Amino acid sequence: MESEKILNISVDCVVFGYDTNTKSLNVLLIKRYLASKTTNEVLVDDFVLTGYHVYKTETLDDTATRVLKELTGLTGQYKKQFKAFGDPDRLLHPKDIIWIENAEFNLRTTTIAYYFLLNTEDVDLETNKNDARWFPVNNLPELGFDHEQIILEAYEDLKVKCLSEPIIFELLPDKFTINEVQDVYQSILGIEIDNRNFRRKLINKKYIIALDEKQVGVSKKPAQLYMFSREVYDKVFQKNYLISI
Amino acid sequence: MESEKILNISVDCVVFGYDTNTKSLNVLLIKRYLASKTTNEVLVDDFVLTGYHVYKTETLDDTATRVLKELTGLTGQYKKQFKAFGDPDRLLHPKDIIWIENAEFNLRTTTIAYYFLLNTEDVDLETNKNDARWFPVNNLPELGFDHEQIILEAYEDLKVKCLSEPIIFELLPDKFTINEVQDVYQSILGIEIDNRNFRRKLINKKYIIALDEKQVGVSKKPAQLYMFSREVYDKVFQKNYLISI
DNA sequence: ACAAAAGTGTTATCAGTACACCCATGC
DNA sequence: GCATGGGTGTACTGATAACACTTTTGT
Repeated sequence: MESEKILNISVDCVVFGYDTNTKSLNVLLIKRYLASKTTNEVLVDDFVLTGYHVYKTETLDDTATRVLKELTGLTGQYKKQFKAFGDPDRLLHPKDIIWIENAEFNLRTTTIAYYFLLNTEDVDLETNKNDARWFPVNNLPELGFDHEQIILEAYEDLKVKCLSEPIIFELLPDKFTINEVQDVYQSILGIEIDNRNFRRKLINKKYIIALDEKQVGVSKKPAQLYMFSREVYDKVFQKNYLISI
Repeated sequence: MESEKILNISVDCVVFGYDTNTKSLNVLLIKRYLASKTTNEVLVDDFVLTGYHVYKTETLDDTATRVLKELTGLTGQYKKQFKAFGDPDRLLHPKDIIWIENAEFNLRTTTIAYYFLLNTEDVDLETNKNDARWFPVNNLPELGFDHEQIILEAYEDLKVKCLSEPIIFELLPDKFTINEVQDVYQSILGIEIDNRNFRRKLINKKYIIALDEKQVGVSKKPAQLYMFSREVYDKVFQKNYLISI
């Protein structure tokens, strides 16, 4: 039995997926297409974030988790509520109004935006019914509603947060190489990092654990694999109160 | 003419005020009191944050600004939307249900929480109609709804943010001494800071500008006054991409 | 003259930065 | 044997941290 929807509150999810091969930070988007039944004119043809109404009996976090699960089948991924968007005109572009005519939600809907972090390989888009596709965050297609703004603000939050919290590992497979970590930082932040300094820094962390394994199936020298230990991190981590203004 | 309210969406404001004299970070709270008309039994007697419904024609930021203005008369203070709270049971404690019976809002209301930063001297509580009072954030009274949680999460956000953004000055008068800045940091973070190191660090910042003024009316050596220049800060500031995980 | 807080310098340590070449592997 | 990316060491520089006494003012 389905709980009742709250018609003016939704959750939208910015699903960030890092592609280890192309070294690209991507966003998962859904196709939005509508043509006139009479003239065949294309009325709406763009992409949107995945989202849904909040049900009356669930928390906002529950909604986000549910939306991600329906889209990707995944649960337990890193998730962060980062901002609410509630401008009165956020859904009032002409094509959005046309689109909403066919949907049962309010023109004045406030959305609570979340972002998720995962690796693109965790998601199987073939079996996906929603026509979802990955787009590089630096090369987004035309987007509906205010979703471009939502994505950009999520990206800003991610850039800041990845400097002070160990969330970078959420974007990689469980076993990764040091250079892969460096690549993720470089992609996200758009900077170049010195490999020797980065290696030293990372390998010295107690929560970056060298495994008894190397890469397999690569046509070059196979790299050492590491894992991130959340447990050790929580134990070792201590706040520093460095004021850097 | 008043715009229509959205009955299930509100904005709640955590108004942080720093008291330079007591060196205490305070929160502005409103008395909530209700006694039974028949038995005189006290039904509700606690404090809550100030908040209000979002009007259909305003943005969430507008609502927050309006709420602060009605409470304090102030505009243009530092404001930050930091989280949405929407648990289905967030207003369902027995005393909250009693309270809501007399108000026209939904039992399933989602609130967008903001915090404001100012100096307690900016606010005149005498002329205030709401029976508002300052409470130290480390010594809060009994609170209604989920407002204790909201305050604590705002405080956490503030603690993190004051380390990397120059928002500390929002809590002080326009002209301040170096030791006052140190006191604010110590109050907020609950730490001790070495005065000599702190002075040197702050005075070396180009956007901390020494004025041709000293304190007046103090019964001790009057201290040099400084101001913070947002303009210089914006010009001088450059992102650093220091990864500190 | 006394109380109270303002203001001041030096040294040691640590972390970050810059920089170029050899090595191991798969093909 | 060669192409590819993996992996390594050192010296410099700048920021932070630890630490105690003198100065200025008002009363």
